[in-house]
Amino acid sequence: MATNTKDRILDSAELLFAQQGIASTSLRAITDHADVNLASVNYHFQSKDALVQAVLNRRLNPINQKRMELLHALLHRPDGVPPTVEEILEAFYRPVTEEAIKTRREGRPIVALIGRMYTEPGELLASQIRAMMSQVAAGYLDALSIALPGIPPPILFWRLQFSVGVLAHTFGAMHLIEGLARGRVNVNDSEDVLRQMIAFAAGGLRSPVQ
Amino acid sequence: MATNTKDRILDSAELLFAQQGIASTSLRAITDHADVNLASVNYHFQSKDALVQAVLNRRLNPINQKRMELLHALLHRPDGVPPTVEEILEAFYRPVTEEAIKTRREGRPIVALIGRMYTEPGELLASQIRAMMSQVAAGYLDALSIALPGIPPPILFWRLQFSVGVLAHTFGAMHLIEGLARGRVNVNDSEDVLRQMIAFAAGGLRSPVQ
DNA sequence: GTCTATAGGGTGATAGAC
DNA sequence: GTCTATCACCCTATAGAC
Repeated sequence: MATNTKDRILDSAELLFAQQGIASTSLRAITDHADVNLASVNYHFQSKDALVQAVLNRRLNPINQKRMELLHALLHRPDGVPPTVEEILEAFYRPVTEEAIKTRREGRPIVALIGRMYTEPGELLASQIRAMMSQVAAGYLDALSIALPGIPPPILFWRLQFSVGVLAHTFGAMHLIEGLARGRVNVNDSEDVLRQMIAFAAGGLRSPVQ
Repeated sequence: MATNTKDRILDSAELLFAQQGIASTSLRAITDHADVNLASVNYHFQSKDALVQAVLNRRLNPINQKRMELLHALLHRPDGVPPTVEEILEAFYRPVTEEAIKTRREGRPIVALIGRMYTEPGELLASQIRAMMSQVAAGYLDALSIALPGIPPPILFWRLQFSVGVLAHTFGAMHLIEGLARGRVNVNDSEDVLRQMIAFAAGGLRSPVQ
């Protein structure tokens, strides 16, 4: 556990948001779990909304930065070879998947929060997600249009959104998928999950346009 | 608007759950919107949890029944021709998509609730979804294993979940997708959305297994 | 920076009259 | 079946002492 109050609040908020959802997690539950005073949340952050924003930024900004770095590296290789669809998808999926492994190892299953954020209601949240994702989405759309010159842009736009859906649902509904699997697959084998997601989305992106 | 109290409560609850989420919709907001008395919610239903369950059952049971009918018709055609992957996907996607069109025409954009339910937190909700979906998932998994004999069962299981993710994200994050699209696609053209989802998921399901 | 105390309001659920 | 009134509790946010 972190030693300073601000980080303790962020850690506890993140965990409880992931377990119970944002709306049904009270500031009291957060400060109790973090073992800090209730008023400290309003001192370090100004409101619950601002706390939500800080929790998401802390986790997603590094992920999105990593995504952009990986994409840039793919597009500017010394040998000039253009990236494959699979390589682009891996650059998009891997940073989240690695965060999932790392946080689960630390006993902090926060992936559900990342998977759920696209669909959590609330206009403030939606505009924040839009702001964080629009640049990333534009970059990946450009890269995919190079790797898949035969797919018309509007169709490629849809298929990128569907690829995001594959990721969001896999992490957001992991507990449900685990229940339906009845041991047929190991949802904790993150490298396998990553491989399955990439193969599926690559097939979807390449699907013939009728 | 319905004339009897019970249906008025269900209608209002469904709409507000879709707009604001389940946790942040109070019984008072529901009864105010439905223009009925607060106590009537505890008379007709016993608790907020039971109301949530009733709202989801009313909308999802017909959808899942239709899915099973369509699947059964595909598997028992007079000519005995086995269904294609696209036909199986259409049987799964179309009942939800048609409900989306119908309810939007009635000014009741409740698709977001259907798209979101897989990832809304809460053990009670999760067990209900699992109960409703396990039979449907099993039926579609069987059908897909006939249409795609070359795909090993565990991989097919993952790919069915990814296909659910495509649907759930498209409807659950439609407002976000619309914002990112900036006019490049028309999210209200439901037949086009359906066609795009089917083409993507079919490509994903057929993707080569390495 | 951190605490206590509290303002001011919302919450689900129920008892009991009609 | 429908109402009013109310219980017992939870909520976010802040004022003001230390």
